[in-house]
Amino acid sequence: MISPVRVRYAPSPTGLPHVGNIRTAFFNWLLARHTCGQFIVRIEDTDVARTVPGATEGILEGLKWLGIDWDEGPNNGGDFGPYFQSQRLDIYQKMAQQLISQGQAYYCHCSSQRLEQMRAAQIADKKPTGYDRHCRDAELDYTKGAVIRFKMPLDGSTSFNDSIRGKVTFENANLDDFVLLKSDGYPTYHLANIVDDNLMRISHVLRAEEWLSSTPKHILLYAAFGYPAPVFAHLPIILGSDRSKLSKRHGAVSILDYKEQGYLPETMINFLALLGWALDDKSEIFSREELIQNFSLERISQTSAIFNKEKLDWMNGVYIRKLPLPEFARLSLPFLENGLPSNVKRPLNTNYVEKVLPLVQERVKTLSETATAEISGFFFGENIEYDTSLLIDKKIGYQKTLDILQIARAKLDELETFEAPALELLLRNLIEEIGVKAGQLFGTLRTAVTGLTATPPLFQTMEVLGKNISLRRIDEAISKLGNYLPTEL
RNA sequence: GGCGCAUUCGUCUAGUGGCCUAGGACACAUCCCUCUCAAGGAUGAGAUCACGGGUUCGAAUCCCGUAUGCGCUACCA
Repeated sequence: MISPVRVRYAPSPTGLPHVGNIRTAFFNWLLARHTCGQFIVRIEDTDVARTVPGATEGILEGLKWLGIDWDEGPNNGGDFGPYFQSQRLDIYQKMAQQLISQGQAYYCHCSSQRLEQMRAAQIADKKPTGYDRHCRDAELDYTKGAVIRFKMPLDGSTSFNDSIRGKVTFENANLDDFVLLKSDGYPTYHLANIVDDNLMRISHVLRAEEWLSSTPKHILLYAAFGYPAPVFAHLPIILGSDRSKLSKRHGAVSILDYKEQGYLPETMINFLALLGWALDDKSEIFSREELIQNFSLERISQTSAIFNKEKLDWMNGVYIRKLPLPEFARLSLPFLENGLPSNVKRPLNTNYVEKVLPLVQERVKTLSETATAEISGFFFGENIEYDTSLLIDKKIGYQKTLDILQIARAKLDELETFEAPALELLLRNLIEEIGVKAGQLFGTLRTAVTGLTATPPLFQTMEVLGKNISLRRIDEAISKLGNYLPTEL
């Protein structure tokens, strides 16, 4: 076991809680829990224009849903909330000033038009883009609209040892004098991130691979401030099915979408953990505790992973089947309330729901599926609709189907205890008597009673439906058959 | 264009010089179970380990090159 780490999740509130982003949060959290360290959430709301209202709430909701809790933060009325960089602007401004007085940063008066022209010219000349250091040695004072830029070393190289990728080196000459403090007084990511990681004594920075290229800037900033640099680990990116970065056009991308679609949090953390991390050559299903116990930086992979929805569905099925019935019922109820057709009587009878659910539990991959017509519609709807021809077994034909349905109906009517074992005994005896195969009678009864050809086992289904509804539906089937004018007889 | 990272079945991956004629999982196929479906069980198909050179008695594993993919290249994060 390694010594306790202090890690953070630092999202910017610019949109939905993206699964890739949440995976980063989860890896940080796992490392903290594995080492008995601390996990901090810091909202990096330094881009005023891109901040979207409600985004922070969505991110926090996603974390809570997955059981990712944080260990500290400013007091927020009893509860501690995450840190917000927008509330710490004075700190960043002071630190940027410090760099200026140290001669490691400078005011830049270049207008955005000039920068655009410069960039356009560089692209036209097929030269590397980057700030041309126009203001670097001018020793300009602050004026309205100025930014503060970092004075990059002009030569030499910067290396660091990434925990996942090993030694990575960049030539300083390829790095430009990036902005530290924007003209609106807000810091850029680079400044705020380094200042806060140091102030919050972050020991390990686990972030997405897209940050790898800017890490030398951060290393140099740490050095300029005289801060010790943390350990860096750049996580592989999660891709969509076409190998591009996972985005909305690949389907659900927000962790909350998965919640709404009826995926379990246990599934999501297990699945996300396996996107870029593996314990060995056989383990697939991990509980939260097992993940905490076994997680390690060494076993994170270097290659980006494609988000495989089929495997997610399979895994969610595994977790749904593991659920104790009361728990499955509690979780399914809201999906049934929302998903069943509007003509189904509300509120649902929980007693009845608990009888239906055991029959659907091993057949669904998501909780929302429990409310679909194919899975449970016939248990809840008053009327079922189906094509009359589905009742007729091809082998025995129209007339005989009608006959056996009528015989079965009469026998079932006599049955006192309408329960699965009794139903099975009665119907199995019946097929002996009339000399048809099990599948023939049961198949016809199945469509009569459910309107479907694929359902949970017939006897249990009839027991749950009850004698009244079962017989009424068989009667309806008989009359449908009576009115049926087969095209070929 | 420049810089960086990566490259094992369709997908997620195991593999850190000999246990690899490359293992597991999802998906797929066949069979078993069986009243249908699902679940479960069994079996199978599927990867010349991106390609080309080295190093070595021996390489998926080490080195070099090429190709391809991805990322960064903003007063975004």
